[in-house]
Amino acid sequence: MIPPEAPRSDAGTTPPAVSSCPTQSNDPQKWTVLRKRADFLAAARARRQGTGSMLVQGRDRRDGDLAIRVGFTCSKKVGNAVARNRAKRRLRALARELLPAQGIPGWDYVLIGKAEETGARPYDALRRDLCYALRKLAGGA
RNA sequence: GCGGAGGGCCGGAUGGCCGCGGCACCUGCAAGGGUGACGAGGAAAGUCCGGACUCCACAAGACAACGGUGCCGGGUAACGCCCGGCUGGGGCAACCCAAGGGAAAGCGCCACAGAGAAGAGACCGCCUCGGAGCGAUCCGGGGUAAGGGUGAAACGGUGGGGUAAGAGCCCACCGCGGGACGGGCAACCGGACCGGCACGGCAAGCCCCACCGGGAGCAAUGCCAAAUAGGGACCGCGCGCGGGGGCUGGUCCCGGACCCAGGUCCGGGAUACCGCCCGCAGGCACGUCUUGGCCCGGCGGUCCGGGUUGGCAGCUAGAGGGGCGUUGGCAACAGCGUCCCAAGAGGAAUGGUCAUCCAGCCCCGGGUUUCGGUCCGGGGUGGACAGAAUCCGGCUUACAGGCUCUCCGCGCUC
Repeated sequence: MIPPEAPRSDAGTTPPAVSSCPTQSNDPQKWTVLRKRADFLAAARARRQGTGSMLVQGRDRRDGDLAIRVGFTCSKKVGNAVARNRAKRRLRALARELLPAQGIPGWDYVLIGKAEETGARPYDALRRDLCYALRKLAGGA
């Protein structure tokens, strides 16, 4: 639940992230996982942004709660259970890394995996994709 | 060394950085925080069998129907599984394969080809008699089923005798049928002797026989909370009398708008009835001289409609698994002793990422060579099938590559 603390990204073995994609966050608000079907349906009716490796849906809840919530979905198009689980786990890792800093407080996000790409694309590229999608969603709001 | 048969096992490793899940302990009023060990597979898969466990149904058992199983014996909680054996078939062999009960209970079917396909049959033939013709040969009657031909299958096979030609017509052996007796728990095996041959195949077409099976499933099932909502309609019992009033109620009437329906809403009007107000009567407890206070309408049943989501339990220690020893058994397996191991998620944890290495594969250079390889150096690529979902026992299917044991055949060497 704690975001990666220091700007450690340029030190050690982790390759530097893209410059427009900061991973640290100054105001650590909590983020939780979506579990209710209704939340998923609500997000699906809201704004969306596709990228090469994923589809991102975002919704301003307008309920006064500043928590960021996020859900993950991979349909059978992504592959068998092993492939779907792997895609979800990569999305989850991405969300943990980027959402606290890049997401808008009070919003719900749903990350949807794509066949082939989500499981196979290099992690850096995934990171860029999510940043791009979040920027577009925020810009349109 | 080459080729083959049957098992067993593994199915990437190590280390940074960042995470997740329930559990235990510590800490905190709490929210939370900290520490610790643990946390996917041989198939977790397909959901094909067998159970455990729940709920429903029935309660003696059974019949019928439907479904399943099907050589014999054993193992097991049980099985369609496993082990051992038998029979038939394949292979030089190790070994493999088989829905492998009943075809003299009955029905049905046996395509094509063929003359004939179940008490069948004569196409080409073979033999004989009669007739015609100089003759080759032809025509007609009869006998026959050895040979040819068809077929998955042609009513025994081979040899000999026999005959006009033939034929179990006769004989020997084989096959087939019956079978005293012997062996085996049994499937089955052996078989003296008898029979001159009768009884084709398909039961994975129906069927018969024996045995087994009540149905549905963890989205089972139980509890809690929230919401519809303190919803609507109808029935029964009960509802004391008189008066007043038309008020934000009910009811009724008129007009309008809406609802899946029950019905709802808005405007206007009416006031017999109900609520309301007043008086009297009645009841209750207190109080008690009068008087004052409170209650005065609900209770029971049937039906309709709406809602149909959260949370907790079930939920992981049980016919548990594994190692070693031991006893019984050919074995499957069972008993005993001892030690070790044992995930519990719930939009679903068990990971994300980076580096180094190891198999494997490919390429380049060099050495060697019996031209199949092999050794050294360098580079690239790179990890099969697949994710617990109530839990066990099986089966089936998928699977890169690798390790290992036993056995068989051939070749070589001593």
